[in-house]
Amino acid sequence: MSVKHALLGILNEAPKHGYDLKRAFDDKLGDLWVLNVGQIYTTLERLHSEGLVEYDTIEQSDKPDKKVYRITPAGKDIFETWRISPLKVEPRSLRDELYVKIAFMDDTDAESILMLIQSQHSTYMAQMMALTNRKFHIEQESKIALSKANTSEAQHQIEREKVIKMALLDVAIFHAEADIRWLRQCEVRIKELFFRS
Amino acid sequence: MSVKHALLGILNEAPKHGYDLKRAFDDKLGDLWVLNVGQIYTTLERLHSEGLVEYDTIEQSDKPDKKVYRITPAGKDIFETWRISPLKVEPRSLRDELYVKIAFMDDTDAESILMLIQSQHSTYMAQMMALTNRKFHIEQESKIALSKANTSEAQHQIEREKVIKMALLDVAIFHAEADIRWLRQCEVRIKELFFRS
DNA sequence: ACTGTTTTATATACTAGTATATATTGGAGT
DNA sequence: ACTCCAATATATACTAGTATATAAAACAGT
Repeated sequence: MSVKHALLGILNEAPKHGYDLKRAFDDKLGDLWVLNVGQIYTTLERLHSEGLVEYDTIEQSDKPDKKVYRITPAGKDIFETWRISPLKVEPRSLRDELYVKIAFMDDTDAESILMLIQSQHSTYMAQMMALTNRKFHIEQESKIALSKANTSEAQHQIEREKVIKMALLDVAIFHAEADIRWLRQCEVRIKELFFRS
Repeated sequence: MSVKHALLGILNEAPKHGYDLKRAFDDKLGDLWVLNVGQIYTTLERLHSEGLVEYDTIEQSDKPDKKVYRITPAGKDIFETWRISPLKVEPRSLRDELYVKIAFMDDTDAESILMLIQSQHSTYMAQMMALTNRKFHIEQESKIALSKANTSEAQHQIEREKVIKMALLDVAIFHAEADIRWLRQCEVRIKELFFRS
């Protein structure tokens, strides 16, 4: 999917090795997308075999070798094309184990479904708090960075980065909110169905 | 993930062959999860090698053979355990190409990002309408089915199926709404950033 | 009668993502 | 000084999911 393009995008800014790429990815998209480290390496391999990245092996006496990857002109091309290419029309699937469990809900397990709903509710509440906290910190950091910037270009860049990070945090918050509202409604409906007086 | 359990759940109700399973899956979860047909067959193969399903080959003279799958006792066990097992605590990732494109947004492509946002907005508006329509039809169908049901158990089952379908449609609607609200906010913020007077 | 499209039905090569193993370095605490 | 844990760094076997090929039946239109 777009891990490929995200890695190209990161390497488009500067050469990096696997672990560094993971850190850069987390910094950009970590609030939305928990990326498995392994995928960095499998994706880099594929990118390399497609000729979109190259690497220099940095030999180290005791430790295993480090590979520093950089983007190729072909890679830059693919990335720039991807940036402005249209999105697919089918909206993304909502793949959640809870939804599947609810789909197979039965008279025998109403209680356990309600418990699952409650635990999911706590999970999303906690996530909401964490995300709101992150917004606050980014606001603070951005203010400090702005006060240190001297050119208006530097200021604009800080502003842009803030807008991007805030937007990505907001989308995570909006979806968490949607789940929370839905879970509450769901709980009421299921209780009505099974424990009607 | 849970395609495996969903297929077990469907076979727990009645034996079916691949294509039938796909239809049953779509009926239960199609509004949330567009399942690739191929996955049915790869998943069935894995389930078979784990001894959770068995099949009878129905030989047909001209057409290729049909395999009718049924759940084994081991499969039933796995399914029943899964139903009530706790969910993982990490909330699901929001993997959307648009979010990644925004993460790499640059002064040079503000216009194209805005276009992508607008097209995504139309996509979600259309989906909202389709989902609302589906709710209406399910309400109608349920009323007709209820009027034909004679026992109170039959009525309860119809009620339960309606509650489940409505809940799953609602979660899709809530998330589409969240995206729509976010896209509008995002558009304003990006315009502010790039085209400030 | 023929032509084309949709539905039925399965298979498979491929890409994407997860889980886990491995090994070293640098601190934090005791 | 020693121990333990987090961070650094990569690799790989595995599971999940996508794209696409194949082929026949059923049905609609002309």
